[in-house]
Amino acid sequence: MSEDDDALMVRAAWFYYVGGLNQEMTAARLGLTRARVNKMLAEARESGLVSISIDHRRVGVLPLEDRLRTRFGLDFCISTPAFGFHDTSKQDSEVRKQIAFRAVGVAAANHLKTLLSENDSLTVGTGWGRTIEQMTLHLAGVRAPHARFISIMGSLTANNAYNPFEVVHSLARRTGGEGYFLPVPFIADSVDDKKVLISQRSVVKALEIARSASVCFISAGELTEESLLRRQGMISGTELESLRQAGAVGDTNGIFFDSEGRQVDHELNERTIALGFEELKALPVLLLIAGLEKIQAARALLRSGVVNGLIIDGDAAEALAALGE
Amino acid sequence: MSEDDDALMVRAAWFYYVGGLNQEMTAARLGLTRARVNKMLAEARESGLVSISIDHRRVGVLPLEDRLRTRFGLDFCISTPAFGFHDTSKQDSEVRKQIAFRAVGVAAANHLKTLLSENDSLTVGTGWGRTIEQMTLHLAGVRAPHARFISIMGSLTANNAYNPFEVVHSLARRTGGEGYFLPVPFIADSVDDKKVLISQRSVVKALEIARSASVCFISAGELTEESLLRRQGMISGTELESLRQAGAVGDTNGIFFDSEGRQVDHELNERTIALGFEELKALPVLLLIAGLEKIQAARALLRSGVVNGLIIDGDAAEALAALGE
DNA sequence: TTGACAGCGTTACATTTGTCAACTTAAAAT
DNA sequence: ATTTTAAGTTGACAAATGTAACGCTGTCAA
Repeated sequence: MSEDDDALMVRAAWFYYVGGLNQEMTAARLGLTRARVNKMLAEARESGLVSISIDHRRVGVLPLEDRLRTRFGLDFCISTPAFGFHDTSKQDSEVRKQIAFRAVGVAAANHLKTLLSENDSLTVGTGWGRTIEQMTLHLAGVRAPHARFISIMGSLTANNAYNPFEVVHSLARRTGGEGYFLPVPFIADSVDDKKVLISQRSVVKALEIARSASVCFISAGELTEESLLRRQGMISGTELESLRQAGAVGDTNGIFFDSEGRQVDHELNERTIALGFEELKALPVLLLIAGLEKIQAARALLRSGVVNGLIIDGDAAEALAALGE
Repeated sequence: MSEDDDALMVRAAWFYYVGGLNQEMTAARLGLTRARVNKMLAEARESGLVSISIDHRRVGVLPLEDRLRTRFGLDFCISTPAFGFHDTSKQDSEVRKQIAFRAVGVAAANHLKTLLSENDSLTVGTGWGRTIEQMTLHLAGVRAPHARFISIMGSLTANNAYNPFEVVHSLARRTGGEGYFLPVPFIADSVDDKKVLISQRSVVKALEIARSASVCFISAGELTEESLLRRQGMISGTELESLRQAGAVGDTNGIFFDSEGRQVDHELNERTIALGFEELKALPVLLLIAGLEKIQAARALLRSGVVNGLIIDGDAAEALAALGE
């Protein structure tokens, strides 16, 4: 059924997007109702089956990008156009974030596409999160059979689309490459448990691959009740508070750092299963930042010296530039 | 102006397609009217600045494709979904053709994209026409700095978008590769003139590149008053008639052939400046067919032995399969 | 100078699309 | 066998989109 359904979606997408038929015509040709076609098309876009791409080569480097690049000593900085959301009320905030995720996801996907087509074989490390998820959705039309995608951290318990497992799986499927991930929880229950977990043979092997990544895509989390980490129940309210006490301002892959980008001294950092800062420093790391909530964490992380490239949404870029040194 | 305009178009496209703002919002953000944004977006799609792509990998090989492939001894055959235009009245015929051109163009662009990303450097020969034009429009998001694009035929006098010059130029621009073309008319005024033209050094050099192409994309023309060749005034009504007398049923790149796919014995074939059948036979040749009008010519050309791969629209594929052996 | 002309804004209107609630069917679960 | 669920259909409606008519303004060439 699912396969059948997929084929139908492809046909509908062809009729509508390539053929330029309207939804009514499309429905008639496929023997469906317009409402169904409408939903299928929406799903097709959402799932990344059809993807729109913009020939962005035509716009030069924005001055803002260059400013951020030099200020943080990066190899490159890519900013999406600013959407200019100042006016917005509280209720739109989810929508705004969603837009930022998508925009940065598209930009990141484009960048990854370039990397994949320029290098025959590539080992790509990835983090997790909604921005990363969007990146996987908008990566379309690249064949990279020799590419390897490896999660640089453990997995969530809930099986969300932004779970490392899903991320790696989706990337591998879309490119025809191979996907690897760490088959262990993201945050172990105790330091001793972590030792057991990371000593598993398959985990050791996966971590080895991760450490040899040609490039890593990571994102940052803010440290509030609204953060994804908190909402997913990966950390408790008490833990969050104690992290704050320890000076933490954000996390990447479950590693918590202070405003200077140093890993904080906290028990949680001992339980996280992911590549640490020292390991990341040895790799080319690209940081994806979407949303104003993230700029504190972004600045800290950029100061840490682990980041080599930044992909950020226009609004956050402006805010970050405006943040004092 | 044009550059400014382009940048505006890109920004509008970002807001609308990536950001998901509606046209009114987009207009407000850019300080324009909605009507203008609407037109800009339409232009952006038409010019190929934004392009939608469908992850076609999810549909398997259609039985029809396989039938055509084996029947004509091809390496591969790609068919777009059939749009199923039977019912249509005469006035829609231009619309129908346009849809077919686009569909085949998209499929061809996808194929070319794959080729470019799999081979680091590639020399791509191209013909001319509306299908080829569409192929260039839908080729987006590939960087292939080492690719070379070469027209395998002379140019038109009128500077249309489907002129070999434009085709090659567009391909080169979109991929960052290099474009070459034959700076001579497509059909010389006399056999003697042709001799002079093709002896020009730059022409000799370009033909040399063409003969070394890694792959050639060609299309076919039917031999009626409605054919592009005739409409562009490249051949006169009298010439068309005499070609018919000589047994010709179609052309590719201005070379006329009979229903068995043999070059007809006609003065025009002596005046055409393009790679001939013998030269094409030495190269991997992909034939693009869009529209029912072309199936006679397609069958003939497929019989000639010059074609290695076929990309065809679904309706024409059905009709071609139904045509007797 | 002036008149043709292209580009754009404004407004109005037709078409298309997105969405919802109520109803039907078919399969899955109990 | 009956209840739940999931998925689709239908009809209706609001929102978004595509188009066209008209007038203003600046440019360019006669």
